[in-house]
Amino acid sequence: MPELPEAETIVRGLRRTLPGRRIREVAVLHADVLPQGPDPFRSRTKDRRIVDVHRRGKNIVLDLQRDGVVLVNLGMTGKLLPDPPREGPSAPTHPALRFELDDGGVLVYDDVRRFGRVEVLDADGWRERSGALGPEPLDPGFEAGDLAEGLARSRAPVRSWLLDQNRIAGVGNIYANEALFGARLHPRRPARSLDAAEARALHASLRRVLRSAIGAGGTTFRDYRDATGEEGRYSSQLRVYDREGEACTRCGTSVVRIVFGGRSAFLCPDCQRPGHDPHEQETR
DNA sequence: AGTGTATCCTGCAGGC
DNA sequence: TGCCTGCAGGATACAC
Repeated sequence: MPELPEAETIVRGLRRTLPGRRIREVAVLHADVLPQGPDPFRSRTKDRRIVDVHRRGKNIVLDLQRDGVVLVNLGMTGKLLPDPPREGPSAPTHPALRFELDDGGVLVYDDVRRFGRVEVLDADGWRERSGALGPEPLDPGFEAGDLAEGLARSRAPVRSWLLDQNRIAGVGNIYANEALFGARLHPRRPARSLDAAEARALHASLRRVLRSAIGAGGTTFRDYRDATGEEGRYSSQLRVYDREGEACTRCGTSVVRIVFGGRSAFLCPDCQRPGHDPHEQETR
């Protein structure tokens, strides 16, 4: 899916057009993206005004007037398209929801695979949901020590730890791999085996990667587009993700792909040594 | 607590 | 050209 930088890029686009507009009606084309079911979702969003748009982790949050939010998790292939063209490359291909707005415009939720989810929550429900998520990695209050503390509580591989939204919010497979490369850490290192210096390096690397990806408008890997249909320009800056067999940009060694936790991890076997933990396998 | 596996669904690339 | 397999930015449920 869109990870944090893609969600942030989309939010910035939506914030220019959505606030102030009112949802007149919702056309449900694919109910599988609505865990609450079409009727409750329609009735709870009907005639509500969108007052702001923000982000929490990978989620896009549409604030509704007088409390409550529409929470959008884009899954792998979800897109939020405000006033999309009817034809052409940025026209919706797999619309699942059409929010008809009071000014005659429309907000389309489009999702090829329909792994995404759209929900409406009241203020308490949203507080609870948001509270279950881990800290925002780019929050100024999120310091290296906080990361170290979190890592210390888990034996899980550090890449798995980074992907867990309840431990840290917004990191997906691309940026987890990129951040670990930047910090020269093997993805399979047990989270709690990182010492203070390594946790500091990961903290800095993660924030650097996320910030520059936001600056580049995100990463287009297959089909991500921002709210205006633009591709992300971070793709060309990826150092390891999806670069199996290509030369490490730092040392020239071939980038390797390993699989654990059901997902591919990419690393430079020379720059990212497994480390000294005696319990760790020598997996490359 | 952590891991492997399956599941939701569609599209695309690569091998033959 | 076509068929088949594997893989994909995610999240969750299950058994071990």
